[in-house]
Amino acid sequence: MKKANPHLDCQFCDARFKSVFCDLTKAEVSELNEQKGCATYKKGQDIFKQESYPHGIYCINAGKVKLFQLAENGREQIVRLAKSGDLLGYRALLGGEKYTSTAEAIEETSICFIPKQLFFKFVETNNAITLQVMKMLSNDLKNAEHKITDLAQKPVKERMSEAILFVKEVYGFEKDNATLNVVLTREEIANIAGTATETAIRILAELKEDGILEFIGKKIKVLKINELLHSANLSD
Amino acid sequence: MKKANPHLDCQFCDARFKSVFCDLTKAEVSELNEQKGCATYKKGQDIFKQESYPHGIYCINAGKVKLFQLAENGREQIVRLAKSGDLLGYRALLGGEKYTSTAEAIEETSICFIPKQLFFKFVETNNAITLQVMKMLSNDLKNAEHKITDLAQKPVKERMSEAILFVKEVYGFEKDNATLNVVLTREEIANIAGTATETAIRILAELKEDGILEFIGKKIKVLKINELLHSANLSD
DNA sequence: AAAAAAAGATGATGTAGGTCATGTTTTGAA
DNA sequence: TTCAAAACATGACCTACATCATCTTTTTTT
Repeated sequence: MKKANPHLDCQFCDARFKSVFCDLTKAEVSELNEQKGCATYKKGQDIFKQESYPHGIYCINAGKVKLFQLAENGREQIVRLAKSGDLLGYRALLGGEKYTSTAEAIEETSICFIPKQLFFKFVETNNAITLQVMKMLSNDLKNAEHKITDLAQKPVKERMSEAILFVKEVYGFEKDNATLNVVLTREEIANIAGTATETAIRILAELKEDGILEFIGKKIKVLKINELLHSANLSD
Repeated sequence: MKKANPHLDCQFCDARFKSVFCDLTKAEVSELNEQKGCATYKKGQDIFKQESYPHGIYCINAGKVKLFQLAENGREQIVRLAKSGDLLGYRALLGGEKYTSTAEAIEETSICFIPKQLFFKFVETNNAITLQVMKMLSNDLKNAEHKITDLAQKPVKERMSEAILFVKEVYGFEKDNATLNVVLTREEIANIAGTATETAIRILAELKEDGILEFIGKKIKVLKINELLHSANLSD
C-alpha cells in the first residue's frame, strides 16, 4: 500500500515552489531533505484520520486529496480539496488538537511528511512562511464561511453549480480549457454540495439538459461557464 | 453615535490580558497606547462592513459583536460571535482581502482600533502573538467546518440546540450558571442556526415544552443542559 | 401618552429535496 | 471472462421546513 519513496529531493521539487516552502534558504532545504519522509498513497487510501493526533504536516508532491468529516448518519461532508503543492494537517497541528477531518487520496498521490518540530522551527524562524501559513488559514476560513452561508440560504441547484465551479477553481481544466481535471463520483460531488447522491445525479442531468455540462467518460466538461456561474447565482 | 474614548490605557486593560496581546513587552504596550484609537458603538451599529477594505484590526474592550454575511435573499447568516478580548477583522487583513462579513454590535460595545502597520509589526517581531493568531484562525476554521457539516446533515432542531450551546460557549452563563449572558432576538438565533425565524420560534417553544429551556424576559435559561446536548445529538 | 415599529407567536399551505426501492451500467477482483 | 461490488440512474412517495398571512406583545420614538 503506502510505500516509502526516498528518491525525492526537495531542492528540485516542483511542488515545493508552489507551496509555502518556496522561499526556503539552502540550509533549510537540506534540513527539510534530511527530516522529511515520502510515501505514495493509492486512490482511496487515508493520509490521516479524523480524531487522531497530528505529528507533523503533509505536503502533496503529486496527486489529489479530499478532506471530509464523517457525520453521525454516515455521510461524508467534503470540507476541502487539495492538490500538488498544498499542505495538509496544519489546521490540527497549529490548533494543537486532533484532526477534525479525514484526508483521503482521490487518485494515486505522492506526499512528503514533515515532522512537527521542523515545521514549528520554520514557522518560528522564517517570517515568509508564517505569513504564508496565515494567508492559507485566512483563505480556508473565507471559503468555509462562504460555504456556511450557501448551505443555509441557497437551493441545491445553485449549490451544485457552485460545487462544480469550486472543483474547477482547485483542480482547473485540462488543455481543452473546459474539462475538469479530476475524476469524482456523483457521491463525492454530492458531498461537496451537501446534498443526497440521488439529488446530485438528477441536478447534473438537468445541467446536461440545459446544455451547460457534458459527460465524457467519468469526466465533466463545462460547455457554458457563464451559464454555470449564472446557475450558481454568482456574478461573473 | 461612535464617540472617541481616549481614556483607556492598554497597560491596565482587562481585555488585553484575555487577548493575543497578553504577553506584550512594556515598550510594545506603550507603542500600542500611542497608536490605537478607541470608540464605543451603540447596539446595532456596524464596526465594519462586508466588501470594504481593512486598515487595521479591532480589539473588543467590552461588549458583544456578531459577524454576519448578507445573502442575496436579504437574510443574514451569522458566522461568528465575539466578546471582550476578541479580535475582529484579522481574517480579511491577514488574507489581504476585503471584509467578507459585517461586524455589528449586539449591545453597547467599546472597541480599540489598531492600525495595520503596527499589527503586522507585532506579528513579525513577536512570536507569541504569531502563534496565538494562528491558533485563533485554526479554531475559527475548525468551528466553521464543523458548522458546514451540521448544516449539510442535521435537522433544524439539532441545529437550534447546537446554536444555543454555541452561544453559551462564547458568552457563558450568568452567576446562576444557567441563564445565557446575552440578549439575542429570535431572528438572530435563527441566523446562527441557519433557519427561518418562524421555525426558530417554534423550535424554541418546543424546547420550552420539553422543559429544557425557560424564557426570562428577553433572556434564555437552560434548565437541562444534558438534555440540550442530547437534543443537539452531541455526546457530553 | 400615543403612535409606530419591531419582535414574537401561531396557523395554513406548498414544495424542495430527502428517502426508499428497483434496475442498469461500469469497474475491478478473482 | 466471469462475478461481485460500486457507481449511476430513475420513479414513487412523503415530510421537514420555508413561506405567507394574521395577530399580539413589546420596544422605541415622538
